[in-house]
Amino acid sequence: MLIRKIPSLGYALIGLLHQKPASGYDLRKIFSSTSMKTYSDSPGAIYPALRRLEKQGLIRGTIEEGSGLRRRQLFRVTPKGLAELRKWIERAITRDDVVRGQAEIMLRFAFSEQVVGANGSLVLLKSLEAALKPHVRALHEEAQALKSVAPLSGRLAFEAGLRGTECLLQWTRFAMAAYEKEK
Amino acid sequence: MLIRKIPSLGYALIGLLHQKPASGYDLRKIFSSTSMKTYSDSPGAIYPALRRLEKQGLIRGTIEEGSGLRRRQLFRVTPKGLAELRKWIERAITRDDVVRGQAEIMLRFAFSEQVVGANGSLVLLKSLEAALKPHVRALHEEAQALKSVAPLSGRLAFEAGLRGTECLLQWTRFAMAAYEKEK
DNA sequence: TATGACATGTAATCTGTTACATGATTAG
DNA sequence: CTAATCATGTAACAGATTACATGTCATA
Repeated sequence: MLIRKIPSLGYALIGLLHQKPASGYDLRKIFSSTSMKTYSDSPGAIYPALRRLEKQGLIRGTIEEGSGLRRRQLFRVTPKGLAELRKWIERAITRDDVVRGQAEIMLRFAFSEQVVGANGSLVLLKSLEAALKPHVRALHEEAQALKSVAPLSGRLAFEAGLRGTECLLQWTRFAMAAYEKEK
Repeated sequence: MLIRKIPSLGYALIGLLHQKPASGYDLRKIFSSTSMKTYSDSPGAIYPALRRLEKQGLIRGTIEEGSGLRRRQLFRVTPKGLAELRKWIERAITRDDVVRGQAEIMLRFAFSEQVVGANGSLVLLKSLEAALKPHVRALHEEAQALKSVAPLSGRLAFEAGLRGTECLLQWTRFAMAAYEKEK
């Protein structure tokens, strides 16, 4: 089975399953009860996604015969799935990644320690910092150009994005320091 | 024509067309050249979206007969479209809106001044602040629960989200101050 | 006259949303 | 016994992505 581009939800599922094998229902609950509400907790999204990942050989589901006889399928990440997860996490962060949104970057980082180790997490942070610095500069320039044209609310909205990005850049330093201290 | 839920891209298009009538091509360029790269600049997304909005009576396209004879369709917002835009902007901001992502909130705010006036922008900011405050508190509590369970990278990723949200909350004060000063 | 930017579109495919459907098990 | 929760799904539909297709106009 060829591996086509896996959507963010797919990586979220693989990453969670790597932490701990789980059923579709478990995963739904994680999405709906924790701060991962950004991902859909609807069965129409999760079950088809799990089957797709299984068809690609990235996860494997086994029916649990346990206490009750209620059918329940536990999914586990396969070696191939783990390799795919690692590849996704280890990719250098580009400006495109930053523009597309922080959510996916943070998902990658959240899983990184368990998949590629503390060192890998640090590499990812440095990659993010490197991508962020020129991006912040570019945003500042764009803000200048906006100054005379846009209405106040437009400029302020832009400012919000800029502050958020600067905040993220500061966080990378904070996070790197946290890792350095660990050592 | 019944108005079903309009996706974020639809509102982005209506809002831009309200600022200035434009062709599909113009809109594509705005998406690809400014900081609105989060929206797709692909023709396969924009042209069908424009036709959908036209079918719903929210915008109206007229073929420009100008200097050259190169066919070019200029779209304008209809009164119905403007009413819809206003309704979207004026909705009170809920915690769900905040969880779903800042992008749409900022899009609403960016257009607000021209659509509902400076006072409307202020109302929107207050609504955002009100939604943000309990959300930040809830995030802090969730962070406590995470403390003993998650690996460092997981906790740090959560911290990034928390900081971003606090940063946004600070921005609302900044933006409100900017509006108060205008008066 | 050929290249590149202008300008608009279509078709196949994939993913997600919404809403519904099914049946097992547990708590009151 | 019945309501809630556990657990898994399907079907119809909407929307986005990717890649391709088409033709116009300016300019070198």
